[in-house]
Amino acid sequence: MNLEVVAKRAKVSTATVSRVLNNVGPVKNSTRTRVLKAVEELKYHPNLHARSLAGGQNRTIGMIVSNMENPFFFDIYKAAERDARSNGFEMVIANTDYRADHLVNSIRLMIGRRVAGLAVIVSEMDSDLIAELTDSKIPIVFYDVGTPRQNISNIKVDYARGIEKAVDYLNDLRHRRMAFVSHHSRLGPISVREKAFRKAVARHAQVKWTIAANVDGLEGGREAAREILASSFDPTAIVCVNDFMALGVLRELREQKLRVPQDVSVTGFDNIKLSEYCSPALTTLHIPRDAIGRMVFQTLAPETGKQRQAGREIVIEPEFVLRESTGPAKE
Amino acid sequence: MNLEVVAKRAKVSTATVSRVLNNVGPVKNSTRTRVLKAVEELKYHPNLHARSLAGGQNRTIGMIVSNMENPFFFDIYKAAERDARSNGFEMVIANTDYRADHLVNSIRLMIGRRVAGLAVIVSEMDSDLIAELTDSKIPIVFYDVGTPRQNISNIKVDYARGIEKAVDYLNDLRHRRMAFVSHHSRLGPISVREKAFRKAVARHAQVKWTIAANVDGLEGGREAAREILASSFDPTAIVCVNDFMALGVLRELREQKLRVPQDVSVTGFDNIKLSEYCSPALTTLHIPRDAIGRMVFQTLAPETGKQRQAGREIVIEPEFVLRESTGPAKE
DNA sequence: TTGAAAGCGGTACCAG
DNA sequence: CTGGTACCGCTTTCAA
Repeated sequence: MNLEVVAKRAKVSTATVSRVLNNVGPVKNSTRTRVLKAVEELKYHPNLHARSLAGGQNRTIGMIVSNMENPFFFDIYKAAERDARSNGFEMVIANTDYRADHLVNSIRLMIGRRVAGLAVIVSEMDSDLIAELTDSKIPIVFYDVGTPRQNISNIKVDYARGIEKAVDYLNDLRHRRMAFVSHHSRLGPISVREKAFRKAVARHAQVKWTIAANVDGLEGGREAAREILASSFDPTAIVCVNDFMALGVLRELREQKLRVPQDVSVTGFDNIKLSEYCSPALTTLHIPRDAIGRMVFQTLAPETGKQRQAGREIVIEPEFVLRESTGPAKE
Repeated sequence: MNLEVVAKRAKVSTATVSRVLNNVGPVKNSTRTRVLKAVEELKYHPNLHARSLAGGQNRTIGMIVSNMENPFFFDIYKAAERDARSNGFEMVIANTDYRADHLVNSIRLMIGRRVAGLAVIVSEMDSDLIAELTDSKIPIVFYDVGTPRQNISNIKVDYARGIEKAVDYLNDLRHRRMAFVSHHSRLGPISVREKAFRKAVARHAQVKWTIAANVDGLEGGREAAREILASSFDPTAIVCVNDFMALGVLRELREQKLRVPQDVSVTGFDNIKLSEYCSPALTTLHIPRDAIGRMVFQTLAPETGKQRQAGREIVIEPEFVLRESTGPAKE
């Protein structure tokens, strides 16, 4: 089923059918209705591949995330998608599950699709990949990784500053044994986030600390907490790399009959909606996912009124949100 | 950047480049390396649109869901995606947000992309759309809606049976005032799920009931609970259409200082991972999302060894999972 | 207002 | 083992 069949049935040329379908150029009204009728009767659906091949222009924006299961990523996607949709774009998303090989595949796929723009919200980026993207000339926006370039923009969170806020707050509450729950990342021997934590605690001489890393997720958080509690470290506070993992930590604590915050304080990061729905509600750091999503689209969309904001860097400072999961240190 | 450029640089024809890139046909080794070198140097990425236009066969499977934010849907996607990936397929997913217009768009998009198969996991389906899909000849699998046809398979959950189990259990616990928290659906005046609840409670003469519907999500659940608690109904148990909304219910109950299960019992549906991580852990009904995801792929994949399982209907019976959110009725 | 035809970037068949 | 070339289905001049 293709244009030609429709054209034949409507007794016009394929060019005319194309005009009607795309609402371009002049078409006599009677012809138009005839074409539309044929389309209807034949249940014709244009082949999008052919369309973008012929048309050149693509109104698709790609987005690659590490873990769609973590609401943090989904929220960004959703916000971007809303703007995209209302501007006549569609989004296609890919999930890497923190796996470098999946990332490579996804990037190739996106380039192969000739997306109009690509958002890369992952932490497992390596520099070869970045080069590949730079060369592709596709407008790119990275989250939390790399540096601005010609076609590359950057949205960053001042993660260090956020963790600092959490650690300082806990320190004020006289917590002296803090554990950090991190998730694996392929960024290098030590992840940026772990480094941020180390630095933050280093500023308080009496604070002892430890780190446990696991997969990003409910079980990962739980497992990390279990590991920490099984050691002799005996933390008075657990600082989590994100809210999602914190939920897992909360569960393990409950399971071990440790009260939060009376026995152990817990902090999250991101301020996903769940952080407010869990019990106890999480003290966390707010990251404006909605704003990030909008920026993503804004940055990528080809000339939406104003100039594309390419090659920029935007830094976001996390905002401390005090809720119920933190309190004075026990002893 | 296209085949021709690569061909020229490698001093071969486009046909040969194509052979190399697709690993088909005989190619002298020296030629192959020459081509590969050119590809590398040029940072050439084949245009996927052209490829599927020319090739005919598409190794893409589409999936449309109502609400990717609800982990229920994500789990199905993830399982399907795993199988798809390992069989050399890629998945593209679309989210409708329970909106009929988004559904229409998504379906058109998928047909336009000429996907090899399409999974439709939504509740807002109307019969015109179903017809459109039937005509498309694309292998389809519906979840929870419609009936098997030529190219259409069906995976259903015996939702009524599941709700019955929950209601019966609560009835045994002497609950006599049950509220049902439902989410909106465009299926008709009364959703199938509400009907299932009505029927289930009708079997117990002394049980009084009420229903509150809201959007599928944390806030929706909370809002529905608020509505119920604001009325004079004074429920001893709240049966939720799914776990995700139940989390919202749990929060509102906590906010209003009602203890679960001492003051009010709560049940969920789906058995998403969060149902085990929240506090108290939810009594719920297990739906095997993983198995569903695998069936989805199995049903859609063109001839993966055995015959495609088209036109089948599979019914799943939910399994009762007892946890902490239910207990004897108060008075 | 409409049609003919030249691509868009590949694939695959047919010769050589 | 390699090249030439006819499509794939649609968009877009260019003429009529």
